[in-house]
Amino acid sequence: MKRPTLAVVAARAGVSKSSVSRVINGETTVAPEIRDVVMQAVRELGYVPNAAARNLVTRRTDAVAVVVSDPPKGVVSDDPLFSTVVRTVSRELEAVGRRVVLMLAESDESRARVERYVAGGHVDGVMLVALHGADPLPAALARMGLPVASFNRTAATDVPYVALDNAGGAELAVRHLLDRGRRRIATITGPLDLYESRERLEGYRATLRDTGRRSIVALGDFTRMSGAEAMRQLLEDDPDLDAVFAANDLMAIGALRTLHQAGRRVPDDVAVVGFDDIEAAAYTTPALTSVRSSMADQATATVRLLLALIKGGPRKPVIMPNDLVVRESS
Amino acid sequence: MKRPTLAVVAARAGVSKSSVSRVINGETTVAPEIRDVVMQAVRELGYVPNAAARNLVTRRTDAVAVVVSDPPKGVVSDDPLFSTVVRTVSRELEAVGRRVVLMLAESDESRARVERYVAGGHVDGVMLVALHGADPLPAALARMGLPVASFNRTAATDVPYVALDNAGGAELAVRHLLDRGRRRIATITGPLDLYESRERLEGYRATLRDTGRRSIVALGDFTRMSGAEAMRQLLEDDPDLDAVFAANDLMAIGALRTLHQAGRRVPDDVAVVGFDDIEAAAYTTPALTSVRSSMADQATATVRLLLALIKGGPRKPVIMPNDLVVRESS
DNA sequence: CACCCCTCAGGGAGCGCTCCCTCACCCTTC
DNA sequence: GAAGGGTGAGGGAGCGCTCCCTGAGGGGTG
Repeated sequence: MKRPTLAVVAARAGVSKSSVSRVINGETTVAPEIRDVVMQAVRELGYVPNAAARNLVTRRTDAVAVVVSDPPKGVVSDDPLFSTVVRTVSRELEAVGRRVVLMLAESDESRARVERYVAGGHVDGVMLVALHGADPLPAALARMGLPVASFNRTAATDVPYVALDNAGGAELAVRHLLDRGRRRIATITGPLDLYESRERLEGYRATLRDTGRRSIVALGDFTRMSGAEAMRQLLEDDPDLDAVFAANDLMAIGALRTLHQAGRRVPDDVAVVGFDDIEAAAYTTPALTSVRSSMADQATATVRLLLALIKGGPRKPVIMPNDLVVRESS
Repeated sequence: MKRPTLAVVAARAGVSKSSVSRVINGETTVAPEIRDVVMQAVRELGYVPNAAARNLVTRRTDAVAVVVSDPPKGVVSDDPLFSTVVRTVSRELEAVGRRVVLMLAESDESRARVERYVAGGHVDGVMLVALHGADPLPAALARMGLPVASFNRTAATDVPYVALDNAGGAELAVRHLLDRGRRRIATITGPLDLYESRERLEGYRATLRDTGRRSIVALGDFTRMSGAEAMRQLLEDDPDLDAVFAANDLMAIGALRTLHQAGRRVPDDVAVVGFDDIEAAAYTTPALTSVRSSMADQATATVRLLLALIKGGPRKPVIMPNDLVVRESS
């Protein structure tokens, strides 16, 4: 079952290859009757251009690599970030007619594979989701000269990114807890090699400092399990705490479980606020108050940034605002 | 910044293009010293083969399309299925050196795009996740003669698939509830155009029938919200029910919320069992009993099936077993 | 020693497409 | 009516690679 080529279509239509090519590529300098006869032949033969041949000569690929760089322990099998981001990005890119090549970079080996692939010129640009601060990949990709846009801020300062107002979001959360009359407000941080985590922590610290209160900090890594563990730690260290700000919802969910197991009532004994406002936040018991940051919007913004870069636009970061969604947990 | 070609490498190494090609492709009929000098040149020049040129002549693409066909309402932004499946599949395919082209089919337009793309011979095979029973895509793809493997059973009978023992899983859940002394056991179904849903419902019905009990059924669509809604319905229709089997965990989570809001204690008043054992199931309040079905294993099996098909293997379905994970909710 | 076979390197056609260049033709203008 | 310009079709080179074919050379055999 051999697919027809340009030449076959041309023969069928009784015109030259060049004309068929022009019609296929929507050039305007084609007489209507030629256009029609070519389209007719295309339809009859079910002709589809061979992309390999095309981009061999044009050097364009119309493809974008979406690279999710996440250490192996990030085996959060149902991490909502992955789902939301990949899905949104895919939708957005397909809408502008670009192919999405998904690549996971979970190890040195797969990172090398990504570099090789990108260096191979198989894509017009790279959208990067690098969830680990010490990740060498952003810098490596930036060095290749290909357009790269990152979903989050990375250590590679020359990679344009989209970011949230993390400190502002944390402040929103903490002020809300203070307004509710909470006095001993702890936090569970994300992995501190990530800007997101550091900024959220800094926002928390600064807000408490401004009101003359001390910080109570436990380290997490953005997973449910780490949230549960950190909450246990906090209860042990400071049994009198009356509120927790978790740097993401997944950890807040883990914290809720620990609090439940420890017999603390939420929000009566301990108020909980998360960050991200994922879908699941509305379905916890009690429903979770959270800083809304629309990962989908952030993902869309990143795609727009990348497309702009590919067109030769300026390499400047984008900052997204966020707000607070108050539910039962606080 | 032009990338070096085979010819350049050949010139540098002082050998023919053919020899370089042989080395690059790991053919064994090459003298070691030639191999070495070629590898040296490749390294020095940073040569990466041009995939377009290569697959123009070989007709292989080393790429696989992963098509997620999901109606627009499936905008479950953090659906764990998507995340788990896409991630696992990607990992598995990259391990065997294949590129993953991710495509969403959410509308007629995008479905047409997928068909056109696949027809264009850009991929060696298609892994399909078609979450809608009436989806015309599986049949359309099957018609193209390209290897297609589906993550779930579809209406297109000629598409090889991987499936769970859905009826068996449902029976496991219902028997467990009966063993716990529950007598009025309701179910929340998935969308009934899906085999999964129908089989789980049938397993539930058959088990109750065997023990002389009647079915209490509410319809859901696999989303949290539909689970919450269905649970409301059930409480209204049959206030005395003492157990619910939800056809997936997301709906079980929704049901938990409704039960909480309605003041029913779980499991004291109403026991709840879900299906899938997603990560979140362990973090609900109370933690959710669920039929474990490892979507990851199912995804892996589908990839294996697809790779086998590409190699010319037999087109036969694979059935996966499942078991029950008992937690606090039952 | 002659012959044959086998191994392995090089030459070159050709994959399907784009795009530059040429050229035919028609319309305009003097 | 001849010349010039503009429009649009066709010819063909060439993108970078693979793979078939040719042929050189070495070793084994009778």
